Parts: sequence; structure tokens; C-alpha cells
Amino acid sequence: MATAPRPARLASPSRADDGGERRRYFAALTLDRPDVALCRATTAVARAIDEQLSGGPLTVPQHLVLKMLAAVGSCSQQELSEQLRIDRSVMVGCVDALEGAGLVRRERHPRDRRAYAVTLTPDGSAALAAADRAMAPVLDHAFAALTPDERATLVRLTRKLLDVPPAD
Amino acid sequence: MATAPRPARLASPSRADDGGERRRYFAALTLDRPDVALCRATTAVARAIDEQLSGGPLTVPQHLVLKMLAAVGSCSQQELSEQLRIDRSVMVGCVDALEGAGLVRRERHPRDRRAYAVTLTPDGSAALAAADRAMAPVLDHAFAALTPDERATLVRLTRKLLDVPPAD
DNA sequence: CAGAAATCATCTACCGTCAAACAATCTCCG
DNA sequence: CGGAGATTGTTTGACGGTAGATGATTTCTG
Repeated sequence: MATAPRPARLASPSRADDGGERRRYFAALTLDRPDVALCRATTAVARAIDEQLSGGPLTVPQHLVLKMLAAVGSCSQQELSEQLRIDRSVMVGCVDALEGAGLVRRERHPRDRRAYAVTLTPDGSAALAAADRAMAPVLDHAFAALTPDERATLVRLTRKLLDVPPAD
Repeated sequence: MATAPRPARLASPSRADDGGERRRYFAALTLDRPDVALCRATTAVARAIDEQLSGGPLTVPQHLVLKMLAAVGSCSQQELSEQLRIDRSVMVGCVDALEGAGLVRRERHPRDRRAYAVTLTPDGSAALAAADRAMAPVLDHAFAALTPDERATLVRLTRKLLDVPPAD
């Protein structure tokens, strides 16, 4: 092995061939597979948000529960699950944690003793206000690659995919 | 539990139509939380695709592996993992299944015996062609809510989020 | 050349989600 | 009234994905 050009790495042996194409195949993939592009983008956004929120007092689902309770009043876990698109069995632990932190109360629904009436406490309102305040810059960071118009377009398209009628 | 203290009443104790706001809270949520809209849309799309592909010979990740091998030639599992954004440990099982079905071969890379050279077999090429043919209508169904222009826009925005340069 | 550090594939432990089963309760209908 | 079926919250088990450690091999550094 005196004069043979030492291939520095497996992927780019000689720099002249398809190494570039191979290392950038993901870009080509996203053109063929919108579902994969969407999925990977969602993962990237969620990861960015979770990183910034790690160590904070609320997880994303917990924040969403407080937010909905503030918007529509006391709710059963079933209603929270349906509207937030969180599975019922996951909602159990979510409300458990919020109740343990004193941010919501679980009261029995007066007319349907199967269901709870999950209610926001004053502490919960305060925690929600703080979480809402902290959320804007986190979202701005996660969507920093998009202009405000593009971000609005993305929301419009995802709403169409979810069969949500356009905003009034 | 004879005389429990009377809990606060629900937000909509008697009015039947007050549920309108409560039953449609998800629409309001998507306006505040683009990350949630994106996440739920991705789940909906993935679920629609998985449903149509269930029973088929290839899963989505397996299809992606064959597709990349056909596009760039033999690859190490590491390269497949990086470009397809699939974790290395998951790629193991993915290639295992493809090898078991005879669609790829695992050969040791001649210059780096740590790595495999995963190679498409003739059967793999045939399976890929069939899967590619079956994919178009599945994607059309999953993205049926969007016009072709909107679908292209969605791809463009997700590519920006993933920091992929615009297509040539 | 020898040892340190990095890399590739793999394995294992862990976490979060989903489907199914369950008890308690409500609604419907004869 | 009373039983069948649906609904609410919960638990359980299976599944998929991720992080960290491991063994084999390569590359780097002195």
C-alpha cells in the first residue's frame, strides 16, 4: 500500500463519484414522499420544543389540558381526550399529574357519576398564564425557518388535512 | 358518601347547544398551536397510509430502504439510517426483515469490515417497483384534502423546517 | 508500531402510546 | 321495572422508538 490513494472514509472514497448524492439522498426523498417529509418535520419541531421545555413545570399535553379548561370551563376527561386528540388512557396520567400538582381538581359530575368534572384551580390558572407566556418564544424558535406567512400557511394546510373548517 | 359537598356545576349544565364551543375546541387550538396542528395532521396522514398498506408485503420504512438502495446503490446501515432519519437500532430489524424476505443481501464491505454493504437483490428491485406503483394512489388518498398546489406547498414548508435547500 | 479515540452494527433497558379488558354508571326500550 | 347496550375512567399488556452500553474494527496520534 505504498501509492494507493487511501480512502479516508467509506462513504466518500474518492470524492468524485456519488458520495454527494448519497449523503444528500434525504433531500430527494422528501420530493417523492410528502408523508415522510411531514413526519420528519413534525419530529424535528417536537424535539426542539421538548428540549426547550425540559425542566419546565408542564409538559405539552398538560399545558394543553389547562388551556382547554380555561377556554371552555370544567370538562370530563373524555371531552379533553376528544378535543386534544390525546388517548383516554394517556389522559388519566396527565390529569393525575396536574391534580398532584394542585393545578386541577377532579370532582364528580353531579349528573353523571361515571364522569369527572376536571376543574382548573387558581394555581392552575396561574401556571397556565406562565406557560402561555413562555410558549411564544419557544414556538418562534421551533418555526424559525418559516416566515410568519409561511407559518400561517402551514397551519391552514394542516387544518385542511385534519378536516377543520377554515378559520372565520 | 351520603352528603358530598355540592361541587361547582359544569360549564354547560342545562344548555344543550353550549357544547358547540366545547365540542369544537380543537379548531381553536390549532390556531394557537401550530406544533399541535402539525403533529395531529402527521398522525392522521400516517394512520391513513398504514391502514391502506396493512397486509401489504412492505412497511413504510422497508419501502424507504429499498428506494434508497435503488437510488444510490449499496449502502451501509449507517448511511441508510442517516438519510432516512431512522434510528440505527431500528434499521437493524428493518434490514433483518428485508434480508429474510430475500429483498436485500448483507455483504461485508470489502474495505471496512465493521460495516455491511446492504445490496438490493433482483427480487428487491421487483418488490420496490411494485411498492412504488402502489404508493401513488395511497398518497393521493392520504392527501386528498389538499390540491396538488397545496401539497407541493406543504412539502416546500416541511423542507424548510428540515433545513433542506429548495429543490433545483 | 502501540495505544487512544472513533465508528459500525447490535443488544438491552426504558419510555410513551395504543388496543383490549374491566368495573361502575347511564340510557334505552320492551 | 329490568335487562341489554353504551359510556366513563382505569388498568394491563403489547408494540414501536430512543438512549446507552458492548464487541469488533478502523483511524488517528505520538
